[in-house]
Amino acid sequence: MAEATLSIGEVADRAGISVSAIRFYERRGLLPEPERAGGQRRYTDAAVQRLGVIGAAKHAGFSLDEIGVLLSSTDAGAPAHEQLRALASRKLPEVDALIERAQAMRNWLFVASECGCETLDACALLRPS
Amino acid sequence: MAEATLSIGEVADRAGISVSAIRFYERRGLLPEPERAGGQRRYTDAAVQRLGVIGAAKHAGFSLDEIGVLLSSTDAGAPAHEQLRALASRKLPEVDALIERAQAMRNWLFVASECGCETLDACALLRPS
DNA sequence: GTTGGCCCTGAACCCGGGTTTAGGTCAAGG
DNA sequence: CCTTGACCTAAACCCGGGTTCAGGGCCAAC
Repeated sequence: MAEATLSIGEVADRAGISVSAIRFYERRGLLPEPERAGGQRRYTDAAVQRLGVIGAAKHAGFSLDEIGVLLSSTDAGAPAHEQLRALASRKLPEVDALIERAQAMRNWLFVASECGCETLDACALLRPS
Repeated sequence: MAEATLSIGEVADRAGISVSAIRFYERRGLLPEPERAGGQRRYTDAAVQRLGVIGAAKHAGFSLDEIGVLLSSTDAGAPAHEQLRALASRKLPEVDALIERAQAMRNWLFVASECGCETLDACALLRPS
């Protein structure tokens, strides 16, 4: 892989993220401290790559702390899938609950549009189920 | 309806919410200011009722501000369903997107448990899609 | 008559996930 | 030479949704 040395701004552009977020992730330990040239951070493509991984994991609903755990085990050379499986089994019920609630809400929004109730307090739809 | 006058603590217990949250909702305008007896808030069952409504709406994914809009239109005697429909059509796409991402994540979590990859960075599952 | 329990207030604090700001360094270009 | 733009740092700030704290009141029971 090319040793392309990118500035933080270039990395930000490629990863579609803000410069401040990159520095923030670095402080959080999600991103290894890069080399510096004259005080300025110099990245390789691996950093862009990892930002993609972080983005995907975030998108998948992991918190930054959880992502940190995963990545640090990766960095330590530990097999990722062990951590991943542990995290997955912890997260699955949460996600299921989230989906259930979201779908309930979706239904509710549909029905609600049809509900001719005059006041919310009187609306049967909002009765605490 | 019974004029049961409840203390804030009793309301909190019945609504399954904390006392501080009730005062917080009141400051936010979600809960009308109740009468007072010797400086202390006195509620009727309607307050418990409304806290249930708020809880349901929160549960359904509305922010406190959105709930405030709905309730204030209710309080103003305006028909609730107009506001509701407007809010619903604004929220529906959001909810759909949420569900879609959540389901993607759910799949991902399943597959991830099976993925034998050694490092996260190398895990094909985490390639930014 | 003081102890205990619940209530009151405003203000400060917490978390997550960043962004913004103030003040400083450096290289390139007109 | 001096301005412009990208970078650096630490620290402050933002939002949402509350919780906690400090300091005080009021009433009933012992």
